[in-house]
Amino acid sequence: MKDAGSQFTITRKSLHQELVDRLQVMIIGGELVPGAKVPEKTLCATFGVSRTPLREALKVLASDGLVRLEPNRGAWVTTVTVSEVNEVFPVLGALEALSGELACKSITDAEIETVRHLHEEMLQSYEDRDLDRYFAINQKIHRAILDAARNATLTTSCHALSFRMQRARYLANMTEGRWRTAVQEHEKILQYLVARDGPNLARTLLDHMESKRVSVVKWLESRDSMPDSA
Amino acid sequence: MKDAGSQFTITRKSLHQELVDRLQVMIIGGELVPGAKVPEKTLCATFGVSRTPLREALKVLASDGLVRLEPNRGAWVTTVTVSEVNEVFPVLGALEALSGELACKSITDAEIETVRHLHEEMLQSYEDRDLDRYFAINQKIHRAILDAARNATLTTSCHALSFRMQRARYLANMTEGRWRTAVQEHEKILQYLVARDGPNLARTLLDHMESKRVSVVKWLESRDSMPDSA
DNA sequence: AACCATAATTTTGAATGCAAAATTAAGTCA
DNA sequence: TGACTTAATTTTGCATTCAAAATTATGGTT
Repeated sequence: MKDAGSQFTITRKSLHQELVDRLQVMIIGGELVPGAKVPEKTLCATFGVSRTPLREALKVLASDGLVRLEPNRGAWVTTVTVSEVNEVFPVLGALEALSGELACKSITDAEIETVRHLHEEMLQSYEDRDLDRYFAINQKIHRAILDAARNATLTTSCHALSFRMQRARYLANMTEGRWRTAVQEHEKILQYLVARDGPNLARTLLDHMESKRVSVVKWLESRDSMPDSA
Repeated sequence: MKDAGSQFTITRKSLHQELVDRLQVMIIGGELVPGAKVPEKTLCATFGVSRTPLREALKVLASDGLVRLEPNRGAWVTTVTVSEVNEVFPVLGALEALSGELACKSITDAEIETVRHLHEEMLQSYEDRDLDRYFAINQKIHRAILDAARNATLTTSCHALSFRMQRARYLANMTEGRWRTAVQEHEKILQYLVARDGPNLARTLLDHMESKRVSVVKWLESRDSMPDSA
């Protein structure tokens, strides 16, 4: 993760940081499959770099929990397990709740307008049943609230944990009912944000995360008991 | 260059992880002074390792915010600034509050006994005005509550942020009044833990962190306006 | 002496090299 | 055939090397 306060310094990104970013995208995007080995040599070839910076990047990713390093055996993309979901979501919930609380204290009218606009877009993609777009906008909304919290540490922590939960594409799977509930929750989120009602926004974000946890766990468990399908 | 100071040479698991741990200790312990450059070559010599694993460790420490990497210029131990304290403590507060909440759900009687014992020890070191011991035990108490929360992700996140706040030894500075207040807060913490009163424990831990933030900020600001003293 | 340009030295970033560990392949014998 | 060795190959962990950047030292000019 990038350090706080670096938005001012003009930093030509170092190779290893560039690789951290690219690998993160590959892992989240499913290009590197959870559970699969991270082939050092192949990646070096595709990126056109030597092993040194690539290995530096892997160490950082490991410390963020995106890959697991086994001594003398290499790196593996970590899988999303039920117990991990049960661990991470509550933490993420607490952090998002805080972000809501803080955002209400600092958010500008213009920023609220931006969120409102994103919200409208999100509703549209819900109408269109465009899941990919829905998720992308959803992310932007949470990101906008985080930004409004004016706390780079909080942003960094949230992102690290979010990344871990986004590894598997199939986490995106949603039932119609769950989707509708999520949209309703987002309606409340916008409402409380507009009202700058910190405590209620915090509680709603917490509940939102909890229902997401339940839904993801349910999905994972149904997946586990039915292991064979593309 | 192999096996330079035998007692410093490292033979355990992956070298870079060992180096991360040792460097963390050195930074927290004040052996590596905040603001100072991290001299790659010197450290390689003291640890008896080559630059490769050391540099891997620095990348990880940078991603945890303990050092700052400037491209082509090397690594510096990050300094604790007022704005960073104002960022990190609220996040830490939210996480500790969560840890209290969760701990109340899972903690065993035996674990509570351990905390009670630590609490007694802490009171004793307060009586003795033994600040170092007080801080060490204080840490153990928070650690014990974290452990009782049964959430490794939470533990990791808390530790990373705690480390950042422990960089500077002088953060330990406490007025008599602040110290007494802290002890009183800890009295309540134990009380609520024994009662397994999650919400109140959470609130108390949050308040505890907030008053710590205020005290640290006060200290840093008095330090800033009076820059010259050992 | 203060200023600035330029050369020497040090330090960093990253590729390469090499020994040890792990994985795979091949061969042996029941 | 299949289990068990053992040799060949690949992969990993770390040290070393080398070019580029940054820092420090040197020398000339005013």
